[in-house]
Amino acid sequence: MRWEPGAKERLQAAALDLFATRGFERTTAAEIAQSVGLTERTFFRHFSDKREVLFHGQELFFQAFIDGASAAPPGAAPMEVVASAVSAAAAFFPDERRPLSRARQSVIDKNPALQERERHKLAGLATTVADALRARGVSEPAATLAAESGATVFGIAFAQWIRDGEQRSLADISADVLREFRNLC
Amino acid sequence: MRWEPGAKERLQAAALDLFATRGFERTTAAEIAQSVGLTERTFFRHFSDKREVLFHGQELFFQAFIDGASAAPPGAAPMEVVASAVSAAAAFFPDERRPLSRARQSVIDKNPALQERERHKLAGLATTVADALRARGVSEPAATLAAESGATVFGIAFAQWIRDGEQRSLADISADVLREFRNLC
DNA sequence: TGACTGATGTCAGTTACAGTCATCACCATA
DNA sequence: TATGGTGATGACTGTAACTGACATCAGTCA
Repeated sequence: MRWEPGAKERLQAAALDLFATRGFERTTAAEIAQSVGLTERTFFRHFSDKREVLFHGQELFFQAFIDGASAAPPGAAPMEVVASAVSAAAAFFPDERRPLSRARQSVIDKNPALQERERHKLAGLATTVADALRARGVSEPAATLAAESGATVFGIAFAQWIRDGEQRSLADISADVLREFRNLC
Repeated sequence: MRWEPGAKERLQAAALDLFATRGFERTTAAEIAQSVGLTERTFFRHFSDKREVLFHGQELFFQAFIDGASAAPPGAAPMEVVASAVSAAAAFFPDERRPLSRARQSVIDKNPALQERERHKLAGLATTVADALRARGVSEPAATLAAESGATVFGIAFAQWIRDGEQRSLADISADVLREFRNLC
């Protein structure tokens, strides 16, 4: 074979590694590429920008979220649908995945530009869920409201799941956060 | 006087203008600066990055939001505090301001990088409000949940206020959205 | 065998930003 | 009035994030 396979995955792993040790801003795209025997140009063929190397591959998670929404019984109230989506998404992060998620999040938490991208992705997810809700007949602004709330709930639960010393599963935590949310209004 | 005063404001006005006509990406920082008789270097002295020229000056709005939160009676429920904050923030955007807000938003809506920044700013606001709630004795995750919900409600109301043909005041719209939110769970 | 494809390399170019030093009206103060 | 400080700016230089165009060449398939 002419090239080592899995260029994208190798780049992602190397990037996480370098970001963790040298920091995001002090690591160049060329360095990441070089560390796996590729060139900067190839890096940017796989990822539209430098930040994206940390965020690629979330499509499956997003899909789980959406599928969870679709799995709700027809006629369910908007927040029921969202609850179903959050719970499906939580199942997407088993405990084995926690260490890697922690490493990744620790990099993100140290860089505003990465936080910005993370928020943006979550916002995109909310938009997609809102579309799904609207397709179910939920009207605005309830659809957007519910979808954004779902993203918020998941985000808070995820942050807690990642926290040092936290032992509970993401599913348990997000159920708790959802309960608190319902308690709010 | 040695220089024309109000360099920052002139840069912001010129930037909005150029972004609207040529588009954000097709406008360089040097062009913006040159169009008001300054240099690129001076542009970046006033704004930490190119996107920021559209977002600077929101501190007053943020402060209004926070002040609104503080104005809530002691012992008020989290969502009461948030409602007070949203209402104070809405008052910050009188109808005269709508055309300018529209022009600005139309630029932002056309560029993902700008949307990213806008989300990030709103997220920062939510964080600040969450701090304020915590200082009032609200515990986690209720504080973050309520704060993020407030930001979401405001964001949705603002988007509606900006929409073509919309006549109602931002205060009216956000009261409606808040009502819908309470209806949700 | 030969055309074709797809992932890569190479090279050149633009632009967002940052560091550093010089400039020079204005202001205070002696 | 002289003198020294200050603050906003300009000029110059450098780095790195991206982009477009073109070349390469192993594997594949007609």
